[in-house]
Amino acid sequence: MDTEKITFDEILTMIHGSGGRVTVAKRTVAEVLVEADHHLTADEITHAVQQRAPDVGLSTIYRILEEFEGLHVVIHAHLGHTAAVYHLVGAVHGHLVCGICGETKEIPASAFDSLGRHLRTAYGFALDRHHVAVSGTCEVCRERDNESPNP
Amino acid sequence: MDTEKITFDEILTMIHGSGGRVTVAKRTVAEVLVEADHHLTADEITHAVQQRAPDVGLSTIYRILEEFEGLHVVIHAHLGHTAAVYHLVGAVHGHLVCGICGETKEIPASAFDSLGRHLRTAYGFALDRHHVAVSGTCEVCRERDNESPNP
DNA sequence: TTAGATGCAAAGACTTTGCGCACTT
DNA sequence: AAGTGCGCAAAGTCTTTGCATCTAA
Repeated sequence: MDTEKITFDEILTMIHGSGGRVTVAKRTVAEVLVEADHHLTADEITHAVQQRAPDVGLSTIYRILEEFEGLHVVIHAHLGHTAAVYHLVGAVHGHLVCGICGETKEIPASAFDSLGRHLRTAYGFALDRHHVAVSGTCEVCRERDNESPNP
Repeated sequence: MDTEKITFDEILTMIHGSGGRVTVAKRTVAEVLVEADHHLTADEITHAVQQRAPDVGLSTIYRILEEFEGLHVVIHAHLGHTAAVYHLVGAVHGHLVCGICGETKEIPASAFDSLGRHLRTAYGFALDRHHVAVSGTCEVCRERDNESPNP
């Protein structure tokens, strides 16, 4: 199974293993990502990191996230019109993005198993289970629309 | 069925119906979208429009695309790290985006029918059949990776 | 020691907005 | 004639890059 979240120590090991240096900034970014239970924007990560290491700048965060993506530790996705969101590989598998309220709901990868098999068989396309985001209308907004068809 | 592409005349009718004015710029954008057989960025639409109406500016294109989205004539999606792509409602139903080569393949909405039913039943989430994009690895890149595991 | 990592600031890419004139209705 | 829509240019947001300095190994 690949459903377990990667750990802090594993991230440090991967940094080392690729020849990179383990710095305060990288350690803090790793901490924030491991502790987060949902996806974060680069800005949110920066603020969280700066509460522990105030001197870390935004550009460093972007560089670290880029390095982590290269190590397959982090994935990012563009969910809406706004900034990209980042999360650990294995932590989250699918996003349902509501086009009305903008809320995102995280669901297990298994929801996409059947689709993945179909896309592979029909199109030779290997679905990325770590990075699926689909848009539509969430339950709350659907009910609200049913109640008041004419605003 | 909602699989038929919206027509040029239908777009003009919808503009009228909403109280908007039919201008040269809007007509040309509609033409370009109807003739396009794939999704386009705002920049690509601008260039195509300017070949027929050279004075139309980029900001006008964005304003028109925004109006068209409000009329549910156009959908846009963020497929990769780059600019958003726009296409007519009904013209394209699903995008398979390759994370390696960046190519996008368009597939019929029916591929997502089963997923849509599941998301609705399990999460109350109504999948937008006109705006599905999933990432993964395309057939070509998968084969290339199999041939040369060590670049 | 020394090559990689960082902070700051500036640049870049994409998109939105303000304003006065032009064009549709 | 009235008011929406437009072009131009400037501003805004998110992300990347250059360079001198600092630091992990």
